[in-house]
Amino acid sequence: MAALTTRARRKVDKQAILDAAFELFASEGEGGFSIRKLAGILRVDPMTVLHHFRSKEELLRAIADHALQGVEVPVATECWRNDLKAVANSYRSLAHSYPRVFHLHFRYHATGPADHVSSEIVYCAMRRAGLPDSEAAGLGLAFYAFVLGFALAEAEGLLSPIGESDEAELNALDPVAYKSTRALVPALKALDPSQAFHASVGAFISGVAERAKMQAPESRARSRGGSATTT
Amino acid sequence: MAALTTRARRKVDKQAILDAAFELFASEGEGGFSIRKLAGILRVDPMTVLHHFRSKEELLRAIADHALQGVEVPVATECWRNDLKAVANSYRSLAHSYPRVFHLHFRYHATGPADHVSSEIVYCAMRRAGLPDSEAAGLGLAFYAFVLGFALAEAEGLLSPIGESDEAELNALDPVAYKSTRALVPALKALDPSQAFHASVGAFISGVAERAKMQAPESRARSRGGSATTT
DNA sequence: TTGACAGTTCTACGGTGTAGATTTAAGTCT
DNA sequence: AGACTTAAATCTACACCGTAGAACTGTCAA
Repeated sequence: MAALTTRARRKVDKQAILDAAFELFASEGEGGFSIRKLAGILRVDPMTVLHHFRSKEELLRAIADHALQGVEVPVATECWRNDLKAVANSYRSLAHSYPRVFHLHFRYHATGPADHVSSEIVYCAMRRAGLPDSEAAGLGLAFYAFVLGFALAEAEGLLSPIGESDEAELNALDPVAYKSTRALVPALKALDPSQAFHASVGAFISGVAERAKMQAPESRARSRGGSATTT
Repeated sequence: MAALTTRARRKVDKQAILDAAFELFASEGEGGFSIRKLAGILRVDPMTVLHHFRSKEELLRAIADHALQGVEVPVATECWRNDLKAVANSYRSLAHSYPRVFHLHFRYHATGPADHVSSEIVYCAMRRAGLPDSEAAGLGLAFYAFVLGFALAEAEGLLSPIGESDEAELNALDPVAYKSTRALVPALKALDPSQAFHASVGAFISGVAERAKMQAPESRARSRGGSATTT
């Protein structure tokens, strides 16, 4: 008689859960994501999910990692500038693909196999640019932070062209105190995030090159042990 | 008769709620923050909080704005490079003050009075650098995104020097495929985020200057609209 | 058949945000 | 003073959440 109350048992493997979880999270965002909802989609008891992932947090980490799988890993070329641009583009396109997932990479320090490949390219580029090791590490990470930050800002809608109401607000500002802001209103309306991205990545890169040049005016690679001449 | 069950009524004004909410959020982080907990601290019914703030989201927005109040607004000087550095430093120090609150500025597009001041400085600097208006807007926002991204990464602990276990992990990588990564392990152990920040902000700025120079090789101010000689 | 066992489900608990009705306290006006 | 108004604080209730622990079910080995 128990048969009446027991539902048909469904089997799911970890991967199927993760796939469904990722899809739900990517489409509904964090607010619309819950274990119970996910279980409902999979037609499974909520506790089944927690049998495969010890906690919700672990599941979210897996979602973040899953997104990283999708990043097309760039390959090193002979031009370190292009290598940096390639890494930058690959992370930005990741953010474009899954804008609602992207912020998880900040919360959990999402790192995966692809990440090591990318950071190797970045570090290698910094050294090829001529930076001493002591700076290559910091500037490499800063480059990362820049790219991720830009991508996140874009994903969260902070870099969209301003709309009618924003325009009105800016035009209500004091014309002399906010002279430049008001002068740029047309440019802000026509803002092209891609253009801004490429321009700023380019600026960062050329700034790195310049810094490397100043670091070692004539001899370009004398010590490589890690010792830095001028810090 | 009813007096037995009714507790002493406590009055709270909006500001007191916000202050307590901010303190709780700043110290416990988002996970440890709830309306009910906040109400418990204030010795008040949870619904009282919601009488002053229509929803939890509105309260979180207020918390984000409250943090922005604390940013010391930089003032424009005669050197646009230093102005940019000042803005960068002020946001980074904000992230340092309230690392657990900082990410809210991305989720809600936190903007306040201080924000307009800062962005005016940034936009003005970009124009003084010699960029055309069409680029000043994008690069200004990109500069913002860079600074905020770096600050967020730092606040979330992504830029801390690596520890023992990370070191072991990196040293387990293939020595030829990950040559640069492994070479930088010592530098990553001794990483100084502040130094990385200043170096990368400097790089960005000099990249912007260079870009502006290439943009207008000889004539520096021909368009009339905003007249951006050197202001 | 029996047993073991991994995977699924059930039940229950303490937590969450908040809608709606209710009570209270402080004014304000006769 | 008493009556009326009204904003603020509270009570009650609901639907949802993550998850601990016990119970169940199907599968394979002995």
